[in-house]
Amino acid sequence: MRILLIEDEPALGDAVATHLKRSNHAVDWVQRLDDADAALRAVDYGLVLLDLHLPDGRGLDLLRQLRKADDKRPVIILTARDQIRDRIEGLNAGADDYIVKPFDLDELVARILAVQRRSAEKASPTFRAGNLTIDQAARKVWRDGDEVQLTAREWALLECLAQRAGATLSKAQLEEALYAFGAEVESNAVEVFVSRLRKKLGADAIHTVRGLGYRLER
Amino acid sequence: MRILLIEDEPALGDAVATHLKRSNHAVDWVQRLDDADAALRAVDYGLVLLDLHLPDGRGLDLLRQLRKADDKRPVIILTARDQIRDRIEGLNAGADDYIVKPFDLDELVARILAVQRRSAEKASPTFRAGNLTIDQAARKVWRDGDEVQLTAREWALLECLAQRAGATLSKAQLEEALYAFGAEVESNAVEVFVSRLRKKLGADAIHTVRGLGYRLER
DNA sequence: ATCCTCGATCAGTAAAATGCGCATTGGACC
DNA sequence: GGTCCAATGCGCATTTTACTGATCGAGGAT
Repeated sequence: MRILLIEDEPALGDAVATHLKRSNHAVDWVQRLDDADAALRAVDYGLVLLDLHLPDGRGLDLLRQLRKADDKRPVIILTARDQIRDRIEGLNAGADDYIVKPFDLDELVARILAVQRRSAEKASPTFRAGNLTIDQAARKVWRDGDEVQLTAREWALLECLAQRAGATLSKAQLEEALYAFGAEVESNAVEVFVSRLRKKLGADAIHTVRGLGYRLER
Repeated sequence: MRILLIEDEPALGDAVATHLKRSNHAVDWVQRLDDADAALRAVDYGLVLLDLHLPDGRGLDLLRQLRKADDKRPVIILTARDQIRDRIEGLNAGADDYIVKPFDLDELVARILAVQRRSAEKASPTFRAGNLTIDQAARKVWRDGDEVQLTAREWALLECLAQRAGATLSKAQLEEALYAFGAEVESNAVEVFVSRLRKKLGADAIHTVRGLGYRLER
């Protein structure tokens, strides 16, 4: 998991980056907020370590901005002992944890692991449709609470229907979603997979709209 | 989770106790330090709310005493706005958080939840999946109680699967996690390491979902 | 108009044929 | 020794084919 470290003090930043790398984490270290901004846009970090006092702006604003954009990636705040207000503002702004400088590097690693574990748990926005529960991130489906094993195509079809639950999708649309660009299929593939899904998920899971396509009721 | 409230002001104590009870917490309210002492001995509290100015002694001493006895239960300090010294001393003495009077009761509840979450995290850093026991912090794995030695890549792969145990992860996702930025691998590296992990951890440790990826059962 | 019949089209299912995705191995490279 | 790559063979998901069943509209009889 790749980590973004935002810290302007060279000594501390270097120490943290080195130690984390030694603990087998991939770390990018930036010293300014606008660099952080650019890095976040370019790379898919799994976690952010954020010092709140930076030369070109308030770290807190970066955090608020992230959360406002519905970005739920874990953020751990690095704060000095006397900046107690920051800590609390940080937590209120959506930080996942904080650690007080000067801190033990092993403790930081422990916190990182803890936060990652926690965020891995919460980050599964499952949604329900009839007697089905669908977890897109985990690629899982439950029927009446029992997990159902799907094959790749079956899942792709269900995912497509679920993403636009309530809407009727034409067979052409579904075909497009199933077969990555160009790979035309000249058969009733969609119907075949609808059939198999119905067998696994229940006959009334997918509603056919004759002449138009299929629909997953919300 | 049962909470001990140590607060001598009747109006505040009553308000806090009532509000917490309404938020489905079990609360015991004491007004004196020796009562608190007795209560702590008698009941297994999960969290302590501590006013530092009490008629029969300093709350700080109670806190220090707890920490000295290696008691790591979370403590939140209740303090007046002008008593800044107290807050800092409190944190140094091992408090987990503090809140300034007069405070919003809902904020107190939020703090309590945050602190509880954090302390629950510290407690059990190891987790189980089937016949495997995985300690992320120590980077160790046991199979049926016997420790298994893993290489760096093997561990990285297992860690990734473990962090999202139960979810199906695509090979692309696993590759991304294994190879920090840029170091693209154009081979069946993931498959190879899955194979080696299976050899070490048992054939059924990692489940393949054909066409989708791999999954570590919870 | 209403009802029924019939044919045509579209949808559902089963089962066989195909070919891709995966596991595994041995050897090269660092 | 750890990691990465290439080649092999196998098994299962996919795809196709072909058949059965469902639905609808047209048109004739009442």
